[in-house]
Amino acid sequence: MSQLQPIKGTHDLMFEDVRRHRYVEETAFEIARRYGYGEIATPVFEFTDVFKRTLGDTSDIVTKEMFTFETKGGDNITLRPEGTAGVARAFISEGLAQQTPLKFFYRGPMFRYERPQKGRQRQFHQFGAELLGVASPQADVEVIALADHILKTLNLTGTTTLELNSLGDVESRLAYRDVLVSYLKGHEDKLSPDSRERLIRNPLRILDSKDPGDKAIAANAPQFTAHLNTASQDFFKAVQDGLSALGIGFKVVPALVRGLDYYGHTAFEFTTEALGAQGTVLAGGRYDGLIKQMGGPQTPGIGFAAGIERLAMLLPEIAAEKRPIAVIPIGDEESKVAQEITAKLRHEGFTVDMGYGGNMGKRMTRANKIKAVAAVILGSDEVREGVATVRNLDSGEQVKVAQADLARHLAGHK
RNA sequence: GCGGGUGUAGCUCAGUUGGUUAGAGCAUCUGGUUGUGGUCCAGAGGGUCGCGGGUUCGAGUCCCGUCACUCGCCCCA
Repeated sequence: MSQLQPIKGTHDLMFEDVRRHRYVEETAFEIARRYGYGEIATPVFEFTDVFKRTLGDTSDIVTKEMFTFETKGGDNITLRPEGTAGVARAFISEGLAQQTPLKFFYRGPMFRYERPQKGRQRQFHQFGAELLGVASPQADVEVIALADHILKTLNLTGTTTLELNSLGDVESRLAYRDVLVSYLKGHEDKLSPDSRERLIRNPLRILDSKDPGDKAIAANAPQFTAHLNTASQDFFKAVQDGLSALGIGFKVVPALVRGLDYYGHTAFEFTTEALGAQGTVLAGGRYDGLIKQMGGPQTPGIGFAAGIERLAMLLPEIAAEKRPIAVIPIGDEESKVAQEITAKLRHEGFTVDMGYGGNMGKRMTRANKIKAVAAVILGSDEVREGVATVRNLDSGEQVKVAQADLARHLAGHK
């Protein structure tokens, strides 16, 4: 076992892992484009303040999970723990308020200083979408439809469930919070220590506690949906009706809440049973207060983020990589011809690998290892005659083909 | 930050109640003569048993510590 190890919670991705990773990203981006989303790539680090202001001083992410450090110039910066804050900051920095509605798609690494476990790394990857400047519930429906569409395309709708809830507008949320806290205070002695702490910092979180005792108390708690004001109720209903009209199935889960402070109204999550404790695969919601809270003009927004590693783990199977053609020269003089032929075939669109040395047996072994469909063999005889021996590596059949006809002959393997 | 599990060859693992030179499969390399792989056969290389200490005549095996990985709690995607 080597002494050199990657930093805790980080991984070297290669071969199949990277392919699955990319497949998730590309698929998501491809669908997002159809919905009119354009990619935005914000920096992986920001001033620490950007996250503190958006995520709230009391959230766990800010209080204990950020990679924060000081630069040589004395700036306090943080590796982004999530993507929305950066997009919101860019929206303000670039003065984009005049151009709404705006649809952004992003992808890339995120960093959280947590204890790693299944489906949870310190450097992980997300893709996400943000729709800025639309207050109507139509936006919520479209964003959820996009998420659903992506998961459908990834063939994951069978393994995931859409959970939906409304956190209401600010008025409803504050009112409900009071009702909930006074109910929970009545049971404070029976709450878990964690939840007693949450009672002060984030009482809504107690609703989705995993502690059995908490669950029993939460089950009888006053329901959020019953405390929404009329406007919030109408909004929630419009979202539900819109989803139903599109044939998107969902489950209303009153206990579904958010850890981040800027969410209101619609909250949604696609969850799975297949990943152990880290069941959330894609989550999002509406954040109408965020831009203003950061110092920009009042701008409604809604978006989601998805964990690429988690999705990649769920992925059933992806199409095999394209099989290359192996060009195998025998001898120095032949190598020159082989190099030309290789270059030509590549420019014609073929995937071609040429051995780097060794005798013919070695090169054949390599051709086999890289799963080549065919070997193009160039010995002295072939070069003299201006032909190549093409061996089908599955059947073992060999034919001589004029070098000028190679592209046509191999066309099926493009 | 808290709890459980696991660390033996490049990979996946075996290693009996502590007992000589620590094993297997896969992978790698060589050979089975010339310009033919994948199959088959023969052989080879590769391990300070995570690290440090302790118990013992003797430790991969028992004890303590430490580090790493892993699963769960917390939190989240």
